[in-house]
Amino acid sequence: MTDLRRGSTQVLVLSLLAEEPMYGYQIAKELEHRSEGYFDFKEGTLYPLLHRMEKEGLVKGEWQVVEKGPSRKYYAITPEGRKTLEKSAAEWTTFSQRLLKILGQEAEPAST
Amino acid sequence: MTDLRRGSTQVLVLSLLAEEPMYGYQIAKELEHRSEGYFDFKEGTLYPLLHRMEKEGLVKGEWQVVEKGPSRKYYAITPEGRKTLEKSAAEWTTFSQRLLKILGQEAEPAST
DNA sequence: CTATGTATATAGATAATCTAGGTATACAGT
DNA sequence: ACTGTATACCTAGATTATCTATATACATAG
Repeated sequence: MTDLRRGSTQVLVLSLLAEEPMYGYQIAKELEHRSEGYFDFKEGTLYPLLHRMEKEGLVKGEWQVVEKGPSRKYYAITPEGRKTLEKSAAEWTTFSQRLLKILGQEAEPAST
Repeated sequence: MTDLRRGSTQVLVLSLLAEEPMYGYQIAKELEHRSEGYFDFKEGTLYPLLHRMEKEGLVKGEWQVVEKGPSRKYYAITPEGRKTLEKSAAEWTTFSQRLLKILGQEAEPAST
């Protein structure tokens, strides 16, 4: 399953952050919930990704102290992040369509 | 674009070989043609993949001498390859649907 | 004799992800 | 007091599909 998802992590994270700022743990839980358990982000994937995205200017992190429990680092999407999201979402859509076409999932009525 | 396609190469190759045996160069050209240039397999990807798939028993290669030009190694899909193809195609379909759902490509009518 | 197309092959680099570990707080159960 | 579970962050090292670049070899066109 790993290579299936390869490269999709970033666009998924960006799509969530486009709605509202979230912290890492929340992102993982939210994606798991929305996909009914299908997407299951590992910490070793998610946190380095968030750091990389921040370094690239796609998101901006900000620590927030919580009364009870560990502090959270909230990430907000930047204008550049939105641009990247739009572009990536379009690319993934094209890719999916191309792939499914080749795989014959187009559901053309069977000939003969 | 590299990580977009990651892992999809095998299922694409298998889907072609499910139709008829083909040789490496032919597979590359055929996929490029069917996708109108979208899929563009590199040699460094395709040949090692074919060797790996043969080692795993998904395909079986056979050299054929051609009157004019270099010999060709034709690959035929095995029963096990067909099983893998079915499973992989289903996985990719699920993945695509899940991804597009999260990305909001579902085209639900805007609320409000 | 050089370039292009056909056809296969491999060595080395790249990079996203996973595994497996770590730190720390809060709370429930024993 | 101790243990486990949930929350919340972090990173080092290994894995592996893919790409770049290079090599060999035959056929044909210029």
